[in-house]
Amino acid sequence: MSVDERRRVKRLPREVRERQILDAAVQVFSERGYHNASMDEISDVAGVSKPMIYAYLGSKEDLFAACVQRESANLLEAVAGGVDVDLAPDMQLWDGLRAFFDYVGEQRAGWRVLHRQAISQGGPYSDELVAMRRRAIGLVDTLLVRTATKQGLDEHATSATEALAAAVVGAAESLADWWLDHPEVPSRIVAARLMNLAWMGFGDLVEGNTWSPRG
Amino acid sequence: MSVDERRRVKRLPREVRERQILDAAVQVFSERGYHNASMDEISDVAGVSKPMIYAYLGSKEDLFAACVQRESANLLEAVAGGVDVDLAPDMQLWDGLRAFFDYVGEQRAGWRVLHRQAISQGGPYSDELVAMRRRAIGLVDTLLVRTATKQGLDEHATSATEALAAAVVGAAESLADWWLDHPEVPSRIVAARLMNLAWMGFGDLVEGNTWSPRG
Amino acid sequence: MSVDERRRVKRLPREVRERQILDAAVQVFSERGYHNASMDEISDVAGVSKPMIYAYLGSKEDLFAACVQRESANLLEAVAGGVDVDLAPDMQLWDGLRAFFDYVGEQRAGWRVLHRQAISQGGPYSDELVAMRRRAIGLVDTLLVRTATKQGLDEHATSATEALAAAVVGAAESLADWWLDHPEVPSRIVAARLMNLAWMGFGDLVEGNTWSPRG
Amino acid sequence: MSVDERRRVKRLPREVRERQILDAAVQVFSERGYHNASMDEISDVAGVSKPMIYAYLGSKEDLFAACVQRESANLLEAVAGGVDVDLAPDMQLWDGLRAFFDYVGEQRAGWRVLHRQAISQGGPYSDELVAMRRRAIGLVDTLLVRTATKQGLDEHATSATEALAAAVVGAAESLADWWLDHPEVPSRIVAARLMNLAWMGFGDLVEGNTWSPRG
DNA sequence: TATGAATGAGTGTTCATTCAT
DNA sequence: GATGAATGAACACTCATTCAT
Repeated sequence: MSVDERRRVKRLPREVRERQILDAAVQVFSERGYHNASMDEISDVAGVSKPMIYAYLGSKEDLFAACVQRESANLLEAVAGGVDVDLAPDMQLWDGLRAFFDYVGEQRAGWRVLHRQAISQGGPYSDELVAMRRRAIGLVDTLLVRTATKQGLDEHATSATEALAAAVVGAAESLADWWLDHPEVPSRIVAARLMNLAWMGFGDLVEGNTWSPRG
Repeated sequence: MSVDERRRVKRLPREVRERQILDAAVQVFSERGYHNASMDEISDVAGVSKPMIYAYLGSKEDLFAACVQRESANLLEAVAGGVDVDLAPDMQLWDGLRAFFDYVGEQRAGWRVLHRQAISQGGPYSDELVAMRRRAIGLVDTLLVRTATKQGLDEHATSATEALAAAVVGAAESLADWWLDHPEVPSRIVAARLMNLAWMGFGDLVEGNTWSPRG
Repeated sequence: MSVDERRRVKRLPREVRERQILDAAVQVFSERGYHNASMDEISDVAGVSKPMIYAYLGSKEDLFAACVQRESANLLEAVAGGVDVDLAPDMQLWDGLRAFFDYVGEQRAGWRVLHRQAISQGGPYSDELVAMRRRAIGLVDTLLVRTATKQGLDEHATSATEALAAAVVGAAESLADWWLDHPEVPSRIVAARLMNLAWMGFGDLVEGNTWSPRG
Repeated sequence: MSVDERRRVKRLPREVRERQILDAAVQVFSERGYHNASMDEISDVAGVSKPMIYAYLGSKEDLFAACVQRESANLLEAVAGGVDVDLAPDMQLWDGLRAFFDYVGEQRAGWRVLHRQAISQGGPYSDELVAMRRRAIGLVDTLLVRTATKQGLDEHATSATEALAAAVVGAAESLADWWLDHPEVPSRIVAARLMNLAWMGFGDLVEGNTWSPRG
């Protein structure tokens, strides 16, 4: 039975078709961007007619939201699965970063959808993503706070953790983007570089070795 | 005032018209995003008919590129104007960061165009932005390299500077975004937080105080 | 109850299925109009899958025609059943009108399908309706002609009977519509009003008491 | 300058284009019905591109509403212009009917849009039409009431005038439809038939010559 | 018998872009 | 220099209809 025949004949269960469609959508959204992606192209790539997309996943907006949701869930799962919460905070951050960069390296299309497309869309699509980003920042923040607290809380440092967490997350995203153009660098090296910057910088902060304009 | 007079008054020099148009375009692009911005709305906001836009600034893509170009030039100018190249590298970075955050705080629309819209557009529009981002990363890289070199070049550190510079730029962007939601924090505090993270972390790196999984 | 049993229960005889489908179709057509009614909604309301509708009643057009046919047959039956052909023409008209308004009062959905939807469809769907309307006009015409003939045929009057019959039928339809907005008026009063207008006016005509511009 | 050239070259003022578009829309709506009429066909018939329709008249719904509005205004104007309010009620009704049938005879497309299409559309399109129909019924009602009052008010008769007015209007509409299939009958004859039915029947009513089941 | 799965064909609508004036 | 008038081309979305099971 040829591929053609299979396509023409098989009535696949809904679940399978939905996956096909989402795969195609992630690919096309990542390549063309949300607005330049056409439902026609997505349906072509998915090997499915347009009405199926609307029947199963709803409007273009719904479809995009479903992509973001799936990919962000995958990313979170990958990161969470790579972290052992019983370890020390620095090891958790390290494992998390490694898992993050591994995911980005393997799922470039998914990452692009999350990072580049979802951010730039106003409106409700990006809620999912904004939420995920907040969760990521929150996680990093927790690690930083726990560390700062253990080491004798310095007021300046802890009040700043959320901002620093945002900075670290942004740094990670930016590094991931940079890495897309430098694929020859191994994932663990990229992770290590960020880890050094973030953790050592934060460590100095905790220990009171701060930089100041007049220092 | 006769119709003729009014007409004569309306015949503004090209330069002025272009500024009107670019102002309107930056505003609309920043509010609606590239694709949801319509040439109609831009011409309305600019108080100029559509054919004028095409005559002066070319296609929508050209117009967007011109916006990015102008805004990125402004940003670079602001940053460059705030930095004294005769000072030490850390002071340069500090002044640059302060100038950057000041600019973002004052030119939110312009920043949105640069950060959110330009990134997400594939294709030729974003060349301007990519170039500017590269220049920013390059500047930071230069500072880092100069510092590392002075202090006795450590191979690991220097090979990493570009990546770190990317990370710092990303961190700055992310912090700027975070700051949009926390406007009560003064610009200089935001800059200081990033400065601490980046400079102290980098300093440790240069001095060989690196973090490692087993360390 | 096993799946098998449930399946057996669901296998209703064709006749029942057809009634279910027609009931649903009349309801949906009457609520949404022909074009805004979707086969999906009809199948939902009927509790039957779409392929069944096609198997039993054919295309949407066929289905609509079947609705019109059933409802017009019901209407005719109701009217015919209310009329005793051995009575005098005026009594026949009276009984017919009463039966007509009773039917409209009880079968609003069916009446809407007949009156509002079927009329506005060009093409073949409305053949059923046009035929029924012709039959209605024909019946009234017969009564008028019989009366006119008995009383000594007046040329003017008889040549006009068909037009008058059309007018009476239209008046009845319009009154029925008006009645939908005045449900407090009893059916027999509505019928009586029309009867007066039609019969007395016709009677005058037969007797030569005609209105004329200069009279 | 050929028609082709004129079409390609002339930039007609908005007013003219709007009339062209409305003319085409009335024609197409009347031929195909609201739903089967496509904006493509309307734009073809109008000799104008689709975007112009949207720019000048708005959505399909808006366009249809504009048609109904224009045609109903024309019809009212024609009828009002044919009636002299200083004449006796019967003369007014007579003149109004004549004007109505004249209009229908001359503007078949417009009449179809009003009568067949607008009625069958639910929703807001038909508001215009429903309002016009109400006005027509109101006008007839006024004539009947004035007559009944002058002749010594009979309670039964006056309470019924609104229903009778509805009946007369419906009869007129139905007769107009019937006439579409019998164009050989002159307009004034059709009007006279209805006038006889309505006025004589009503006159009997006023004078107490009513029909009753046992009479 | 009965249906979930699947689609071809068409619709309304928008938008960047360009003439003619 | 400046604009109202005009459109080609494309896109999201829907629906009647039919297979394969």
